[in-house]
Amino acid sequence: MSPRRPDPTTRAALIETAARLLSEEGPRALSTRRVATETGCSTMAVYTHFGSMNDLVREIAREGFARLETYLTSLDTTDDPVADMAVLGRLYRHNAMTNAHLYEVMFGGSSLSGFQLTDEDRQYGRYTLANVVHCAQRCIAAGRFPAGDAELVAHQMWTTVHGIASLELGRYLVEPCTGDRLFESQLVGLMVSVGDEGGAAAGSVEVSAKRFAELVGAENSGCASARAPSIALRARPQSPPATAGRCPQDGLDLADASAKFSPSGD
Amino acid sequence: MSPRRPDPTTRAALIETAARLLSEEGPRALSTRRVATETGCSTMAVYTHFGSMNDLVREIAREGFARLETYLTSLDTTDDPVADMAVLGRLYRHNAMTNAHLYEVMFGGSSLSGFQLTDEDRQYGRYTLANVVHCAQRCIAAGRFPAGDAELVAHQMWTTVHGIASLELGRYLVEPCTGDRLFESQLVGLMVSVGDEGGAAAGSVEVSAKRFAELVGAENSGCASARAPSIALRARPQSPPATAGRCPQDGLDLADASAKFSPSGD
DNA sequence: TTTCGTAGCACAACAGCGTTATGGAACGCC
DNA sequence: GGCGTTCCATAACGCTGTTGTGCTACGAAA
Repeated sequence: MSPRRPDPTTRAALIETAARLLSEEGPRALSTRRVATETGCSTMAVYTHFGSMNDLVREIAREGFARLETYLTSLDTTDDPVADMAVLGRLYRHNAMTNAHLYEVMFGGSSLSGFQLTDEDRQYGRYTLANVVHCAQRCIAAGRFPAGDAELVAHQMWTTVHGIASLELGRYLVEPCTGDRLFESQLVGLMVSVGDEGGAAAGSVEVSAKRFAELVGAENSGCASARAPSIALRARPQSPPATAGRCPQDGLDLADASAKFSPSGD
Repeated sequence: MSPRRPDPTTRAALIETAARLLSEEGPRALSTRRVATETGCSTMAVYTHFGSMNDLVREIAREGFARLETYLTSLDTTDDPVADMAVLGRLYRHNAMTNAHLYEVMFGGSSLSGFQLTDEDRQYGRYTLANVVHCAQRCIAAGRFPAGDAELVAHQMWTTVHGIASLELGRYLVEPCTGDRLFESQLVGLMVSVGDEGGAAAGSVEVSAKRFAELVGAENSGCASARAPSIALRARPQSPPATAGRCPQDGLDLADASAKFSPSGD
């Protein structure tokens, strides 16, 4: 009574291939056969490791959330929490644009093809908001926002930035109301609407622009792998991947995020 | 030199069937064969009338925009333009929830399945914003909003409400930050952030809630066809459909919105 | 070390998909 | 009536996700 174990590198490689295909060639390239062929195994491996193609896509969505989390936690806090909040918003949007196809899988709805996330996946994604909630608490503690529900403030931040990012990805925002222009005005307006004073909000948002530019600049010139971040290395936390150790890409520790993938349960 | 004409009723019936399948059974049910079978014709009819399945879906997206337009133009203006604006926001969200699958096709991105809208489709959709722009101008004229770019204000309105609706449809908004709660707070916050005074904004939003409730109530009990609005009757504007004349469903007059559907151009 | 049960996974097949080649039938003009 | 043109039904093509079948590699027990 000791069966053969599945190859963990195959699992990671499948996610890696799938996410790469999605990024490079878009949704149409995401087929079981294509992923299996490019990974160098048969389509059965997908069903052994994930249960179905849908579950592979779900895993890609989780990879997308992990990337977002990486962005949002890459920010050092300062004594201007509102500026920190604005940088978080910029990082969120930057992640959406950089990983556009992943973002659409995360938040694009099933939108044909019948693909669906589970409640667990969404819960996993919502956890990313914890960073924003914490920042909102700091804004309140600093007296910039009135005492209130930090989680509500974080959600207002989220829905607003997502609304712009979503329509931007859908190519709905064109001249003269571009995503950039809308984002800047919304950023200030949002801080004001949740209670910050107008001048202070504008100042913090301006500060955030510089800090964000530095962050993105460092991303593009610093760590070599940051430009084309490797995927799926977090797939099996207990097995140290051979390609690890170049960037703090894994080790996210998102609560009980290491879900099971038992193909039996549909 | 006088070829056989395509049957216009077949074209409308195909759209009708496709939109119904999308509403009743979701994206998975949207297949060429299924639509053709339920309509009572062969799959070739789809290619004769639309060119491809993708073009049929695009037509459904346009139907979605037409429904949105119908909602937004159903509103009578009052001497409280900010309340009018808030009602527009409520109607927008109501339409997104009522026609969820249509809304996802319109704004859900391709998100797998490789389906894509064209620039023309999006332009058609953006035209719906004209109602909101006009309302923003009235807010400025009434002195509620400071002089500024009404189009920008309308876009801020749009991205904000869309952000909530999108995440709500994706089931990302759960207790304690539900879509309802977020929507109400964002509505007031939005009016404040674009320049309205806090108390006046809250008052107008409160007024809008009542007016919206009456509108939705009238929709469900008034005109018989409003409950399950018939689709695709606007498909061929020049041919007066036999079932017309019950509700102001057509006659949108959206600029040069009557596009050609020549299958030749890919 | 040999044995053996379990499970990974390759191969091939299935139903369904979007799309297209083929050809008969219907239509509007000469 | 003849004719040119186009609609559209049938059947086929290559693709998809998924699943049966069976070989084989593995790991613990003997």
